[in-house]
Amino acid sequence: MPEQSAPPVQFAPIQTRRAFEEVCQRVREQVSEGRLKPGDKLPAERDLAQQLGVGRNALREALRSLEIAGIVRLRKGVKGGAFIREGDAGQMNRVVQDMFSLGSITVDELTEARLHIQDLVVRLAGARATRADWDALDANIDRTEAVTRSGDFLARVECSREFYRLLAAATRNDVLSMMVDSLTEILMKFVYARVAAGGKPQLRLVDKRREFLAALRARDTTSACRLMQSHLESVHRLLKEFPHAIPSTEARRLRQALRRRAA
Amino acid sequence: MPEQSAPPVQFAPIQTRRAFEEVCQRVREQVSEGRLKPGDKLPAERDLAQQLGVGRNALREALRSLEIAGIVRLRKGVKGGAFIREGDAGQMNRVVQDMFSLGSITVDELTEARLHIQDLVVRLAGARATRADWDALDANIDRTEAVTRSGDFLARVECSREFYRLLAAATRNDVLSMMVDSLTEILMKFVYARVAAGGKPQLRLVDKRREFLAALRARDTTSACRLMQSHLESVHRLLKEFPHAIPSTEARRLRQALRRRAA
DNA sequence: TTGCAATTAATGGTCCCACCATTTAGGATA
DNA sequence: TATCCTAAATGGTGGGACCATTAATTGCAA
Repeated sequence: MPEQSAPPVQFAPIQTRRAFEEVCQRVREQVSEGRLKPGDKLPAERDLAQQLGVGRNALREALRSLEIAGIVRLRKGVKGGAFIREGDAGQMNRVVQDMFSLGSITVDELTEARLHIQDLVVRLAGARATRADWDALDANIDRTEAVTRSGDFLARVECSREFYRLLAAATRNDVLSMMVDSLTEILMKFVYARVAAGGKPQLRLVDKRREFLAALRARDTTSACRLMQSHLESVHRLLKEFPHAIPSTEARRLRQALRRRAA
Repeated sequence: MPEQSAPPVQFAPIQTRRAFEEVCQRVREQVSEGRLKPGDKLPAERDLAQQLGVGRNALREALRSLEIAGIVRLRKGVKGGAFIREGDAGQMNRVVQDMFSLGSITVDELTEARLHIQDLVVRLAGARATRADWDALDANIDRTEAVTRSGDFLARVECSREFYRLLAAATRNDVLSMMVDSLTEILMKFVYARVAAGGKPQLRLVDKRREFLAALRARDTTSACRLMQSHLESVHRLLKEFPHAIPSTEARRLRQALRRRAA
């Protein structure tokens, strides 16, 4: 019986390719191979549907998918259509946010990852920051001081967000920036919620920023890292003391614990 | 003229809320607030469309968006429907891959970010790995040795991918794992392409792995990091020597340079 | 009773057509 | 010349029909 001597091939589960998936893949290939680049415009829905031999509905679902994935942008009206976008750094934020909403990652994991990666960012930024970077950071701190004096602590949170963004941009590494920005972004949402709920604002924030920046500028990386770490730790500690700023934290943690026990 | 004394309010650009966006937001809210959790099933398309007062087309575009974003999974047939998914770590891979396809990030940025973050992973994994982690890593190296002897270098690439995945999992931090995994994943694709094209395989890979793991196990973090760094650098160097493994690298870099000059 | 095959109902996937809303270009008019 | 109006292109939505897949149910036979 020749069947017995046949190799034990593995059969990958086949799944019916849906029409819109086929369309998505085609477009992605064109982008990946450089035949479609940011700014390019796809044919109109009705034309493209006919070209590809699918209905307009299926085509629209494909375009919608590509839009959600950040590949294309759809505009209405004459001269509208589906345009290939620039890479959207905000996509990573969305992924992190979704993972958190679904309970797959915890605040503790986010804060820990941020502590470590922010440390990298400080080292790299210190080594690579240009005059323009220092100026932007100085200006940011000045603005932080202004809004602090005016008592607008919500605006100050926005300043903080911008501060970390500027620091990350100084690394000249978009991958690292994107990652640390996504961590900063989600944690800043909690800080914002805490401040909006009337939580006590950080004292001496502007002084700490100035001290940190002076150290970094003086190439005293060790001190700069130490200052950043202790600041982040205090922020994270404040967050843990105001758990109501973090939606459904306990429910989330419980779900995750149950899932891990099952696995 | 009272218009002159009016405050200079800022008008945020209003954009027509499309029906499917409204639906997406509603579902996302339910998930974020914990009322919908992984495993839950949404009503059937036709019912849900009626409940929300939108057409089935709009509803389907919303579900498709949520599916692409990794929030729900759609199954056909009786007892099918839209089910809330577990968080999907693969989403971050897709984002990184897309950013690369669109030319927003370069191989150099990816390799640099990987070098640094992998360093964090080694330190954390060394401090937290359990017996099960060490066993899994040992087994992985054994398998790597087996496929090396059999000359199946493509399988060896798969082993490498798994090696880094196991190491990342040992950090017990899903955020960090996800990030480093997404970097490893995309770079391993290039390694795979290089090996598939007949590029010379790394020599002494198994020995290097064993040496690294022994150092890490002995809590000699410094040596372990050094070994990992030098290995990654050699891998990345090999990649740069085989640029044809990286699709349209030059075109990509050129596009990015042009964009930066414009900015 | 057991086991297997056919039927049926629920549900997502696709197509088609009509119509609406927005946007731009080009022409008409003062 | 400047302004307004109209028309056409294009995405957004609704509604209906039908197909394909899936799982429960039914029915027939051993």
